[in-house]
Amino acid sequence: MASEFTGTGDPARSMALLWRGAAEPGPRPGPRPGLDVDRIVSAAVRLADAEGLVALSMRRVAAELGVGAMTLYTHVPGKGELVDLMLDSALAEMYPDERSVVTGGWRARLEAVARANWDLFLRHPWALHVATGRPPLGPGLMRKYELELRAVDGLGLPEVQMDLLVTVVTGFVRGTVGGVQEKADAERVTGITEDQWWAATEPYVAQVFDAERYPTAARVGPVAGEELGAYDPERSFEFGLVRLLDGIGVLVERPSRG
Amino acid sequence: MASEFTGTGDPARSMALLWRGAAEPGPRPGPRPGLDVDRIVSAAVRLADAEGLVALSMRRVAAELGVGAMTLYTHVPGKGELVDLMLDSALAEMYPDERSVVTGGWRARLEAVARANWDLFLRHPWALHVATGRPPLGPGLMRKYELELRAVDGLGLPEVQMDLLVTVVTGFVRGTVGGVQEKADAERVTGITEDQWWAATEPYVAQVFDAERYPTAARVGPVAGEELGAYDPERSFEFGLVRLLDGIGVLVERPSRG
DNA sequence: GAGGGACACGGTACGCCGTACGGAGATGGG
DNA sequence: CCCATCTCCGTACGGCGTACCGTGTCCCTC
Repeated sequence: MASEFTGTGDPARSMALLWRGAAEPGPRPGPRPGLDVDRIVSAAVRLADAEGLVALSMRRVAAELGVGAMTLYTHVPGKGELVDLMLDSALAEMYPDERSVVTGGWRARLEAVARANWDLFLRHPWALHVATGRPPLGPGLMRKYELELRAVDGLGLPEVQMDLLVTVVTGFVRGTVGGVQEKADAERVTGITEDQWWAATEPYVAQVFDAERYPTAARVGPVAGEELGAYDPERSFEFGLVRLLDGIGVLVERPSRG
Repeated sequence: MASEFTGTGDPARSMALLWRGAAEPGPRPGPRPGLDVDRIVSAAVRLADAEGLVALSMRRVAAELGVGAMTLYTHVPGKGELVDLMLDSALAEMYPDERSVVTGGWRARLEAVARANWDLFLRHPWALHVATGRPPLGPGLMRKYELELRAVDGLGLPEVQMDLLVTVVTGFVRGTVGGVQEKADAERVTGITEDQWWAATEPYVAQVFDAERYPTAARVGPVAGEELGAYDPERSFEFGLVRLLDGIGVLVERPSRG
């Protein structure tokens, strides 16, 4: 459950990998590579999608590709950099239709941003656990940042507020998708469904729970559990998104700004 | 950087540990224990606070306590359960003044909730990386849930919306604190400061960044970097919190609800 | 056509990790 | 007094990331 850490090595090498283009395949000595970075990254993404970051190991990825573990190190400096590459490749898939962020009013645009981020984390749950304090500054991230800024461009906001709005909306999604996604993770890893888990745990809760100490929880918990219990992932996201956008509306449509 | 997973074992054992009270220390055969769960948990919390979840290993915790690694297993079933206990103990420290969540109007109360969660993650950054899909239903979590519900009680909202509001506000904090906290993590782990990292990376960014493809980013990035660059953790939190509370206000103060 | 340097591949090994297993020594109850 | 029970923990296993180094292949030069 610890956060994976990303490329800590040579920034030059990392950037060259992230921006690997149709670079010079000029004839070089040595055998022709049978493997390349793209194949490694996509195998790693496939593995992480299916079994989570915990299952992602260099040996597993190598096995998936039918090569020796150490062969990966010919193409990628280490696991941290591989995760960076995975993340950037996942980000690059976002917004297949770039127009979605410049269509409609600010509200529709920001909603498109929120939903795109939501989809990202549903598609690639492991992305949630990648530390982004020093993000991989690759083409995927650059494109994402550009497109999300476009969603809040032209509203007459100062640049700093544009950046803040994007950060807040994407941050909100990160926070909200977390609790939900981890339930699915838990089910996959433990093989125990949400219902089974609750059925096994509830009797012990009943024993220790003191309704006099926690009257509000005693009143709200069962109702919320009943209505949200079958746990519809979208519910708190949709609810929170409306609140957040309403609040952003107060800023954006402030009369003093005409 | 993968997410730590929490107690996957026997729920009865987990619950008994979480709710370990001044339980029966009735005379039992065998030597008097020289170690107890509380000492293990607090040593583990100290270690994780100082060096992050990555550094948290059973051997390290045991060494910190001056005992053999396997001794820990006498008191705690495994690492997952230990993390559960750590989290619940961190949650139990929140809201030292319980009145803060019932003082003032709904806005002041929810702000208190948001700030308490913010403080939690600043104090215990590792808490951010603990998967909470199946949270440890201990006294700390119960108390937190109760207190946070009280902040939105008495507003005439349906119970489900009370639960949703709490989830959304705490989720927002999770999402927002993430990007910020991980920067500090990265600095601690790599020994490279934010400025050094950016100085090393920027030249390569300049090489590959295409201002024509990313005009909005080219305009906003430098301004935001200039103003937020020294990276004031509070900034996007404060900004987002105002937006979110404004939006919640639209719901809470809806005239149709009087 | 021959030689050499650069490169891809990958086996072995080291120091970590979580933890299963079982032994040694202490303790209190019958 | 004895023994069931409990604490403590050394050893060991299978996994991890990856440093190091050997092997074999290919292109470039002569």
